[in-house]
Amino acid sequence: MVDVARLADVSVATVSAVVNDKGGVSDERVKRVRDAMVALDYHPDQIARSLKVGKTHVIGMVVPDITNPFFLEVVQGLETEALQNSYSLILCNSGEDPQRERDQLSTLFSRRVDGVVLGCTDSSSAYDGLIRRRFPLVFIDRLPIGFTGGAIVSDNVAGAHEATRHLIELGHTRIAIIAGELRLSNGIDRVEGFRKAMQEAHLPVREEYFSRGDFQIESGYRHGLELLRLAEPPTAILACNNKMTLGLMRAVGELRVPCPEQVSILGFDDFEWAANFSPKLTTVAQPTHEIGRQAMKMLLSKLKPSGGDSETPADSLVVLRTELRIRESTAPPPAR
Amino acid sequence: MVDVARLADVSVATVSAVVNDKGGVSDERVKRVRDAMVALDYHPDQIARSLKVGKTHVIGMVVPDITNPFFLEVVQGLETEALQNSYSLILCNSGEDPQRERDQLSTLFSRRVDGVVLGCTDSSSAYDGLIRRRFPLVFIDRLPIGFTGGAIVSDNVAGAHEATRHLIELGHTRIAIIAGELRLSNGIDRVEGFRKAMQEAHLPVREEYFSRGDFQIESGYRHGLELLRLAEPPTAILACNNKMTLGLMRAVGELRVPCPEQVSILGFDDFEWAANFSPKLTTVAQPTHEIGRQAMKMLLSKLKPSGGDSETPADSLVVLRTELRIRESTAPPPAR
DNA sequence: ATGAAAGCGCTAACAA
DNA sequence: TTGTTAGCGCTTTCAT
Repeated sequence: MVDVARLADVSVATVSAVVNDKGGVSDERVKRVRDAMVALDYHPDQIARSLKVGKTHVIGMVVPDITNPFFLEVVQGLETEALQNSYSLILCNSGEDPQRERDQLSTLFSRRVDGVVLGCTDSSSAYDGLIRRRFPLVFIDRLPIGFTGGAIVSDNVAGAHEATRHLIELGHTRIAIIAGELRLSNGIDRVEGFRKAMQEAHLPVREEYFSRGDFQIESGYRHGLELLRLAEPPTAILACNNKMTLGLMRAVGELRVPCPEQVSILGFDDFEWAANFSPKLTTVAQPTHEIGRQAMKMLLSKLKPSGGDSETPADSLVVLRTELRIRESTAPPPAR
Repeated sequence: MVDVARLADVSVATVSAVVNDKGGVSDERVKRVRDAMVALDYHPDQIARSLKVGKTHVIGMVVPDITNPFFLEVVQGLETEALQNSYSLILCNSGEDPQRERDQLSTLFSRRVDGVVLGCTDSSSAYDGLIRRRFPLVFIDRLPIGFTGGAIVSDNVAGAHEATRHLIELGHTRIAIIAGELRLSNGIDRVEGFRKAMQEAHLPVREEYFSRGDFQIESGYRHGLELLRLAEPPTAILACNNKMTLGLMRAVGELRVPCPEQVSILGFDDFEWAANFSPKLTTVAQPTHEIGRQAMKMLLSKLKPSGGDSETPADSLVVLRTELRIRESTAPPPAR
């Protein structure tokens, strides 16, 4: 920078002003500085700038499972929005491991990220401290139980409810669910929506039709096999996320159970390839990109309290609508 | 830091030594410092550290298409390796847009990343400058034509060759290819492998069987429709990447062409769901995680020339083997 | 074994 | 409009 200043025969303050479009610099000097900058191939050092201004213009995102297309799409939405506001993204994957999540958060803080978007893995209250200290943090997809603070989630209760109703309206009565992790809000809410719909239709939730998975492919597969091998198997199965749906479909395929003739499959989470399966999957689509975009917006509103137009309220729970996409994997139950 | 020093009643230099495990500090003082650190919930400021030492311990990765599971898996491999060496990752998506790629690279440099892993979008020679200036840069998956420098790629020629041979051995003679972008090495090489195998078998590459896609789903779909609607359609189709394979499968499904009975499909790139399609897809699997891991290793070897044991040579072209995974989408051609 | 002090490249008062 | 200068929080000689 001093080199640029010297070459342009101005002070470093002037160079700084030019670099940051501060104005108040005569056109002629602006030109001289600009020329010197290209002549020296000068790139302003964001690190030094960050140290001085206390802001890095970097936000951290920690996702529980980068393998999951759902989070990928969220990341995309986030990235788009971040880019537009010239924020960079440090991406971390906790792999559903609370300890790793803590580590990642810690390095993120050390790197002085301006804010964090978090798909939490834990329902611990370790976050409370951060929130109380008003560290810009927004949760996505899942909430620790009893959580208050900024978050963007899908309406999991309504989504599961609508999905179950669809099955019921098709005439199913023997409906099974492969639930997910029940320590986080999303798993809980989806089960709740399911139960609600069943209850409203005066349908029992049989114990053997309720399986508790862990959101991974393998558990969808294993529980799928179990359910389909029951003496009286369900005629419809709701899988509570994309990966478990995948595992379930594998089970269906291996057992050669005709779908949807023999069993209807409905999966939570839509993904790009759901429409390419045969049969094409009926799914509950979450507005993934929108989740990412809104999360970034909420974060931005926390970062610059200047924005008086609270387009995205800074500390609210935003619940986004899901959409039932009816395709080919759901149909009326087989006639007996 | 001064607070910690004060509380522990030592100098900041001592605190620094403790934080960085420098040794040469009496046990008693180490303990005092450690206690003070937790008492004050002190997190060392990496930004300030970076400014001082001139290294950020951050590496940048710019991928051409974050939507593509291939790059995702590469990112995973990279992330794993990076984490183990306590590097963080700034992830950028160029969206196959050379201009955006340049912008992303520029901000990455401003952020003083220690190195960059790049899936380039352009075959421009803009990279030469960087390379000459010995900026730590490693390419993955694709190379600008005529490129020299560090890179990790798959053996695309051999992969496509093996795939095509598989089709030929099955008895196919009317084999079509949906090629990808031909300005980058990967697209070119896959076509070359295909041509080579055809030539060796004295099979013609008919013009109407050679379609030029762009690596996106849509183009796989469109070209798929075209090929399948030909008066004399091919009995086997090789799609040159995962997304085009997906589009192709959609075309196959819509046209209700029995696969593999009527047409065999072979896709470049394996992905987690390839085995869940029906029919299960025969694919050429690239060692995605390995690409990421090796890329990071190569970068590391450039970052610390200390490592005399050149486990990963710093500036070589590493070509990784692909693996043909034969599943259900390829079979002998229909009897006439 | 420990501490004092000089910067890393930048920004933002403040002065001129 | 322009320049001088004091730090931002850390590391690292160099004394002690």
